[in-house]
Amino acid sequence: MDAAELSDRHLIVRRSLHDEITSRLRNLITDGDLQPGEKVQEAELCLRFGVSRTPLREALKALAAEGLVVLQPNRGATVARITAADIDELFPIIGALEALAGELACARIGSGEIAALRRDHYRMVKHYKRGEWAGYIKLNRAIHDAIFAAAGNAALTQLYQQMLVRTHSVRFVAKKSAPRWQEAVEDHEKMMAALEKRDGKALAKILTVHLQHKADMVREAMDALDK
Amino acid sequence: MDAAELSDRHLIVRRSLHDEITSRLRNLITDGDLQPGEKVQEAELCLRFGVSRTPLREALKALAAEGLVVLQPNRGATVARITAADIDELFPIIGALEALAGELACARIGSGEIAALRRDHYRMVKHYKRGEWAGYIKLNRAIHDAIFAAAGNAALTQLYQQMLVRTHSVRFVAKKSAPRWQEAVEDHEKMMAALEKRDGKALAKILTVHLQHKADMVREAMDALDK
DNA sequence: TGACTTGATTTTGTATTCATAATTCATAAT
DNA sequence: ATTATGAATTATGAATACAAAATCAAGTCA
Repeated sequence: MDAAELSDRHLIVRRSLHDEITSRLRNLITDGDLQPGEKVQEAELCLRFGVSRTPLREALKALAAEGLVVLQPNRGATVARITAADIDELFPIIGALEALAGELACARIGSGEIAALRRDHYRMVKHYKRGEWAGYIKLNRAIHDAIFAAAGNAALTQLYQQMLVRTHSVRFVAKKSAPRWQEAVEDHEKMMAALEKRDGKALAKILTVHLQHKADMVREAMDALDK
Repeated sequence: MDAAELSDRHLIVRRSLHDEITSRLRNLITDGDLQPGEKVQEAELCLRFGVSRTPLREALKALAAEGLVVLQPNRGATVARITAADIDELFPIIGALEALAGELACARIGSGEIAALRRDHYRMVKHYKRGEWAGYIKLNRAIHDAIFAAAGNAALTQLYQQMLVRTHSVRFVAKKSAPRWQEAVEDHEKMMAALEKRDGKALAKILTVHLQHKADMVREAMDALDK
């Protein structure tokens, strides 16, 4: 038994089964193994996870509370679908959360953290210039996460993550529409500038607009898929 | 069978037990029948509700996802406590949600709704002047709810309600500290003015500050209780 | 052919059971 | 008297069992 295992045993860790299942189910959904609108087959998943229906159904109740699945009485659970109306509702909320995070971050972030963010930003821009979408996305996500971390508000971060998960299915349908991608990179450049000036109001404003742009991008992509 | 009952049967309504229990448990908590930190006794509540442990435990999982109860592995559920740190985290979030709601409301609200709000506002001020706390609170709540309703963003409203529920135990500990109460009424007067001008930016700003004031008020009250 | 029954099968919701972990309480040791 | 120790009790977590609802499919009738 190594140190980690030992400390694990003595600290928290003994997650209950339903908690474990909740995470794994959530991952199945965000990874796209379970598609939006798809029925959640209890029996099949019980087999897959090697557990009984009890903890699985408890997990479904928790995910329903998070808005990731919808429960229909006597008709089981399905993976939540994101509609155009949901985009209109959720992205402004995410924007408001990011704006708050940005403002808090400006007040608390250290210069070392800003420098690290600037380095990530440059690396992200490099990926953009090379047209490397995956690498770009990864750093993009890291930058937004870092702003939330710098904000030092755990509840805010948790809420943000929850909203991201709820919108996972549409956040990257957009792929790389050239003008929208450029717009996003420009937004990020402005974000860095505001952060380096520690101008919380400015950063908040930019993040709000940035999320409006993201919503526009997603709407365009959804329209393109529909037709 | 009357019309309402009939349409009920054919529309949504047949709530599953766990859903019903979730609501009732939530009410027990917000009504203070179950105090923060108190253990949630499964057996006792099963008896009380006349159901088995299964739906009750499902309800607990959902309420845990909402942050209303905390589950400790093998040690059951307790009603979540709100700490001073939680105030610092949650109230700014509520402020951001209210700010967004205010901005959206300014863009969408009709003049009739504004007039109704103004009437509620006057009635609220009347309660304030008479020192009638209960009546004041009720209208205060109605006004904030009306702003969210006018915003026309169901997800935003739901998130707001969830945050209100999470902070229920401290939102009115403050009772009526005279200067804070006056401050709140002044905030509301400014809110009405901004709304009547449909000045979304201004209303957002006022609501953010209003929630900061509320947080201050709660912190003062908590400090007073601690000593 | 096509819509509607009706019965079999599956799925869901809830209760019950069982194993295990935590708590309590009585007893013993310091 | 106070703190350990351990058996008895209770509570919790998970699996299973059972009842009710929904789905599916074959057959009936227009």
